[in-house]
Amino acid sequence: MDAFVAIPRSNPLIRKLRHGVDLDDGDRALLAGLFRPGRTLEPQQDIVRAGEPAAGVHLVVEGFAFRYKLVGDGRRQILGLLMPGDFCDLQSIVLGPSDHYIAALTACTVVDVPQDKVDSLVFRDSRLARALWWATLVDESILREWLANMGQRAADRRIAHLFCELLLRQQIVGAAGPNDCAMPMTQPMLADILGITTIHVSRILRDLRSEGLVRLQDRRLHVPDVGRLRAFCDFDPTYLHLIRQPGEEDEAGASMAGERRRP
Amino acid sequence: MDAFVAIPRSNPLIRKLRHGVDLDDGDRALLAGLFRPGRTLEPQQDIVRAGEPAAGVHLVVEGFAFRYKLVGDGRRQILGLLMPGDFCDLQSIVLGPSDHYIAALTACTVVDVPQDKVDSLVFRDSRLARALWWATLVDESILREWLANMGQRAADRRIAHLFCELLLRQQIVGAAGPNDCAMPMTQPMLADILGITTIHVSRILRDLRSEGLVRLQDRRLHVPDVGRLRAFCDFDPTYLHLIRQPGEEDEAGASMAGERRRP
DNA sequence: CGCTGTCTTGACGCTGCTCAAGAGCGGTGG
DNA sequence: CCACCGCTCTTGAGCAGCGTCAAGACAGCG
Repeated sequence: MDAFVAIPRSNPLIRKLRHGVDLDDGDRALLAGLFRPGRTLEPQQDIVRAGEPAAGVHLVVEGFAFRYKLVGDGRRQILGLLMPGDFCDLQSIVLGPSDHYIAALTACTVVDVPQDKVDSLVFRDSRLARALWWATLVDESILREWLANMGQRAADRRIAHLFCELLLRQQIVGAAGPNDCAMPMTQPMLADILGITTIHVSRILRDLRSEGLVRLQDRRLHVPDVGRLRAFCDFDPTYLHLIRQPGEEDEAGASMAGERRRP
Repeated sequence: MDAFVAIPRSNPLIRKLRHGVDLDDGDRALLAGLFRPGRTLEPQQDIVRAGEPAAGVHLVVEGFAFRYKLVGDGRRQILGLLMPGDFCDLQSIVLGPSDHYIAALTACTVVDVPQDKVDSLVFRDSRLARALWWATLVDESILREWLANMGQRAADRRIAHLFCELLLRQQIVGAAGPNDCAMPMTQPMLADILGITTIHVSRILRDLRSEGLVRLQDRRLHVPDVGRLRAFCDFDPTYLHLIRQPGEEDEAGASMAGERRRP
């Protein structure tokens, strides 16, 4: 079953974890074994439901997914974006049933990793355990940045900051060029990420477009001048913890190596 | 040096971790060994500074501390509250230099746990590793709830929600009665937690007081009717993951066992 | 006693919300 | 073919929640 899948030298998961931990060939082979065709989901279809215990964890292989919570009168807050190489619910191993939902954003394929396979990765191999722990800590770091974004920035800077992150995170996993990437979220979704209304999102995107900061067509984001967009919203990529060398084939990630952590 | 400190049957750290993992006497003894008089810090004094590599981790023993970030023009977002039994920077083991600051909120005492002691807890004893991992995942879960709180609730519900969490978290570690707890934050701090201005905090507290939902005196919060405050802000304690039995001496935590996870 | 920090209140204005209408577009079926 | 639908996006008008600026009350403390 596994045999017909060639073991790739690199995939989004390996590309990402390489930023946190030095992986050897054995690690890479194990990770490549996880990353294979999974089941395909429709947009908006739930992957993880709050309160339901999960058997194993889920890994996004292709497409986008998102975490969300429903509060009070049915309002939705989107808590995070998941792209290829991201685990949905690694925390459920320790924490039990999830406290939030995860759903497909685009059509997307997900691999269900059974419990025993997770255990063998996490509790037997300490370097891989560290790599996965690193990934969950980066997720937490992103969450902190989102909180600061919501609490302290005006709506236009908030959107710009989200776009900077979106572009960079896709560059990390090799899914974006230097100036453009996928942007599959609808405006109602952007609203639920940023804590503003759909209507306001529309107006702000008009303004960002007319300022020449971004271009949006065909569910893609184009940023003519990344430095200008970053300056506009005070984007500092430190929180993504891309400390290690990007490796052989990361063309896009290298471009911002100089400008992190100002004093 | 350790000998003159009696090993207590319970301390805030043990009380908290008990909710995540079943601890045996050996675990408890190890955790009790961590929990001893540390150095004392003044309010506002930094414990962890962003960008600086840490040797070991820090554990809050007494008093309150808080995480924060500075964005753009000097605005501050408070990212979390730390109380006795909380680790400040367990993530620095894997993630390296912190991406945010941690400072004392009240006068507070902190134990510096050296790197080798952390390693012996995390990488040798898998049950304690799991317990500490559980604690960091609960921190992440709280972060998600804060994000939903900021994004989707009006300012008055936001404050009420924070107060519900504050009361419950102090009850967990045995530092609060059923209806009141410490509330050491000034109004400018509440503003930086909730993403609103000091002046607005003042007005909303006036309203909550006049509604009879809360009373604030001498840096303490008193909630005459916890159920009413929870209903007001739609507080659901599921996200704190208090799934296990509260244990022998948790008087306050038991009172809300029935009302979590509504369908 | 006057300091300083915290909290309070008022007046006014802007960001962002609500309500409402309409345009563009792909899918579907008569 | 066109009518009809549902979804996404856009724009306008009016309003309110919350921010800004300014002044003052109060307590703790040297």
